[in-house]
Amino acid sequence: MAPDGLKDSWKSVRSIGAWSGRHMLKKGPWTAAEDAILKEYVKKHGEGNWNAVQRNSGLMRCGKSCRLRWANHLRPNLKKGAFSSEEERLIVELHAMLGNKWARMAAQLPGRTDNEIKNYWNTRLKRRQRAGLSIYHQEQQINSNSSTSLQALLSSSHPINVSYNNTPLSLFAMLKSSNPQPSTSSYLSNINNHLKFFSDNRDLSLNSPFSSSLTPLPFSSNSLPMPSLEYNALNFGPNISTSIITSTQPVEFPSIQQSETTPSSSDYEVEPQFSRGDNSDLLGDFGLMDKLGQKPVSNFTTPENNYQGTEKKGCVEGIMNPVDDDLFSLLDNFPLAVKPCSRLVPRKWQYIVRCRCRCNVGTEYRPTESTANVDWNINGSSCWYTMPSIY
DNA sequence: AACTTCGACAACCGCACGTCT
DNA sequence: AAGACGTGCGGTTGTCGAAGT
Repeated sequence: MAPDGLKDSWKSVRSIGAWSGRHMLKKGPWTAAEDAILKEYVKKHGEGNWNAVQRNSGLMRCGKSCRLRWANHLRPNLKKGAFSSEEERLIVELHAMLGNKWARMAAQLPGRTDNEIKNYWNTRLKRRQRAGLSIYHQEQQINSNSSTSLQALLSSSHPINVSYNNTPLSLFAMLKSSNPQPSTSSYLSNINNHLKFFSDNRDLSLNSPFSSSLTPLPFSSNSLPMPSLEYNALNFGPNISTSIITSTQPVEFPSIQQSETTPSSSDYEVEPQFSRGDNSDLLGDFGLMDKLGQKPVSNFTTPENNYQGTEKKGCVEGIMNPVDDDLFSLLDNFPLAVKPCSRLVPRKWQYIVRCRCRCNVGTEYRPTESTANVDWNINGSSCWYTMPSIY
């Protein structure tokens, strides 16, 4: 135990900061005077070229330290203070989709820095792990006000930026719940006209995302994050539950643009590990998406007819109707999650999606009681987990 | 009162990547 | 082509006050 005098002297050393490096660059907490110098420097010379700060301003800080200080504390329009509940909710959802991509998450939270979000998440993670709570589930049910935001969406005459809390599927659910007409073309047209996803600066609306021949993914092409199913179940809320399944191993996607040929059964190795229930109520069942994400591959038969206890290659075809096609188109904009007990190895195609959706809004697709028990056990089940990103 | 734990925040470090020379 | 340099990102550690024991 150090005597008080010694402790105080160490404290004063800390307050001054440590020094390191050949040129005795200062480390540790920034002082107000240093901040003022850095602000003045950026005012004069603009951002960037951080290593020049020390040369030109006499500030004894390395470029990295200057950049960090500016980005996290000094730059204008920074939001300070605790995260709002809306921001917290968004962080949870973004993390479910992106993983530890703090900078990309920060891009969706104006005025917030990656460091802030990272700190928040790590603290939250620790707290919840200690409490034995799920990482992603929130205390309150989300999307409870979907209809309201949808109305705002549709009544707007200009494109609206929507964040990841409006996934294609949740939007679909919103659209259906507010306008339960059988035809989905109007929904899609509405989405195209009013919706603008923003991620990686991709404006999907420009490319008519749900009808173009190549649907852009809302992620950079070289890194496709995989969200957890926990997220899916949570985000889609009570109206639509879905599972999206792909390989248990990271899969190399040859190219999003590749393969316009018709697939054959040899293009896939599929080992179904689930039993198919009564699908009479299913808005969409499950199947393989084609390479372009336009439609499910339908030249396979049902597992009842096809598998017969063998590992016969093939794919399940569900009930396909116009809604399914639209739904799958929507799903094409949604990244994949993983069910480890299934083995699906796409060879040629962009990705494989199995999907089961149950829509209990409107009149046309109301589920029947007999199908209420059909459940793939996706709601927070421990058999689901998040896979690392695909590169 | 002393100590520990916790949480929020700040800062550092190593690495990767792109650009420039 | 290769190395230097600048920058950004994510992991990790440090700091400090509040709360708990």
